[in-house]
Amino acid sequence: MTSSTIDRILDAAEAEFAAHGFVETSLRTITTKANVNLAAVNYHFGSKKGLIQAVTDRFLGPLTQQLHSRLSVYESQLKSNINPNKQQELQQLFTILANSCQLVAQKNHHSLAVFARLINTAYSQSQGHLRKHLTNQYGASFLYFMKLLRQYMPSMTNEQYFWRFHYLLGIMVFALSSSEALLAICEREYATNRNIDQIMADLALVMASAAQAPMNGDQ
Amino acid sequence: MTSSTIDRILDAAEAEFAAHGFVETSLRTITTKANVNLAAVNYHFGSKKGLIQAVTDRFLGPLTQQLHSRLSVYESQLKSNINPNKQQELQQLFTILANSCQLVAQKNHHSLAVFARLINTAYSQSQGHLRKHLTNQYGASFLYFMKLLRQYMPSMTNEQYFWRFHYLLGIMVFALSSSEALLAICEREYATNRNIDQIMADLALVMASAAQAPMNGDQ
DNA sequence: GTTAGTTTTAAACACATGTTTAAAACAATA
DNA sequence: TATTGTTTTAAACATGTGTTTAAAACTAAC
Repeated sequence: MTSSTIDRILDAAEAEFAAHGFVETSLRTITTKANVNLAAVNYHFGSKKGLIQAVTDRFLGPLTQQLHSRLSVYESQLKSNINPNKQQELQQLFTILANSCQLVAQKNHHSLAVFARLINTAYSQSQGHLRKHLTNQYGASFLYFMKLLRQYMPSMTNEQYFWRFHYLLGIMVFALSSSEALLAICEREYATNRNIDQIMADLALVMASAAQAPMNGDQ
Repeated sequence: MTSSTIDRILDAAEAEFAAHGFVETSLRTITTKANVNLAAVNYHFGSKKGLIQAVTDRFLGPLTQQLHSRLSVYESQLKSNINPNKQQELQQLFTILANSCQLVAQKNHHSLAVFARLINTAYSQSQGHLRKHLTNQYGASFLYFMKLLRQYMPSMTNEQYFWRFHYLLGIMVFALSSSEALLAICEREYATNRNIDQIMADLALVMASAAQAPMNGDQ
């Protein structure tokens, strides 16, 4: 146990946030699990809100960075051949998202569950302060992703695409925020040990199919 | 304002739970909004947990009842003609789910958002007490739905189906639990007024497509 | 009109939370 | 070693929470 106080707090907080959410976990459970004095959180992070931000910043930075660089590679390769296989290309696009997630999850084990909770929280408050903060801080990469995905749905209006995108987002957010429970059920019920990599691969596939669903009114 | 104390509490609680979640809303904000004394909640419902259960019971009963009866009609019609159009039949199946939801939403306006939050909460705690309670109380109809849906994915193992089902569930849960925020964004950004009916119709379509997504390893 | 049962009310209670404080312990430097 | 700055600690603080209490108000039946 040579890790610093700050790191121990971040690790404990990440695990607790992933398992029980932000408001449901108290600073006392975090500091107890981290073997750290209660006041350490306010000393190092200023407030609970500051801690939450530190936990999320730790993986959102690398995640968006990874996503952005991979997307630019994808885009540059796109221009050479035009739309040979829609499903395959879409799958490739979502796999980029999945792989970027997997990469940061290797460092911080519960980061994806926290990520999902973060998005859930952001869309659960109608004022949208958190949502705006996320957009300002990390929105560029995700907007980049949305732009590339948009090309595969040219017949949609912007509004239709808005909704479709969030339907797809729901697949990932729910699966990840429920991943701990689902994995537990899966192990108990089917005696198999899935890991997050398989889940992400499946998600990419399902999202690619859902993206191609016809619209209401079409044949 | 001739409605009873109990009804006023239930209505206010439903709206607040839908907008801010269960733990985030206090009894004091509910009772204030309902123009009712604080102690009324504990008097009529025993505890906050009892209130939550009363709010959810109010629509879960009718919802599962509707769903069950419609599904049995669907099943009886199925036997006559065998699989003429997979996408169309699947869409029909999900439309049954959507219509059942819409029906209860007409009575209690925020019930679907609360419903989504309830499922989210159930899958967010790994112990799963709430999940078990829901299964025991209302599981029959949903298991019926799962059984009918299962027929369209005969090549999947039970485990693969388990995951696929929850991916689909995520589409609906996220869309509904974020519906207030998404509708607000939509109105501000695109100046259009969607309603819950359109959303449910879209959801049925997207879920039907996602259900047919190939599996990893398939061609 | 009196009485018995129900509902409402204001106040207090017990407790958990995030935060602050000031002293103590520690580390590094001169 | 003495000094300075940083970190840790235990205790207290302020506040919001769900819950309980006992008196008051109300309602309906006799």
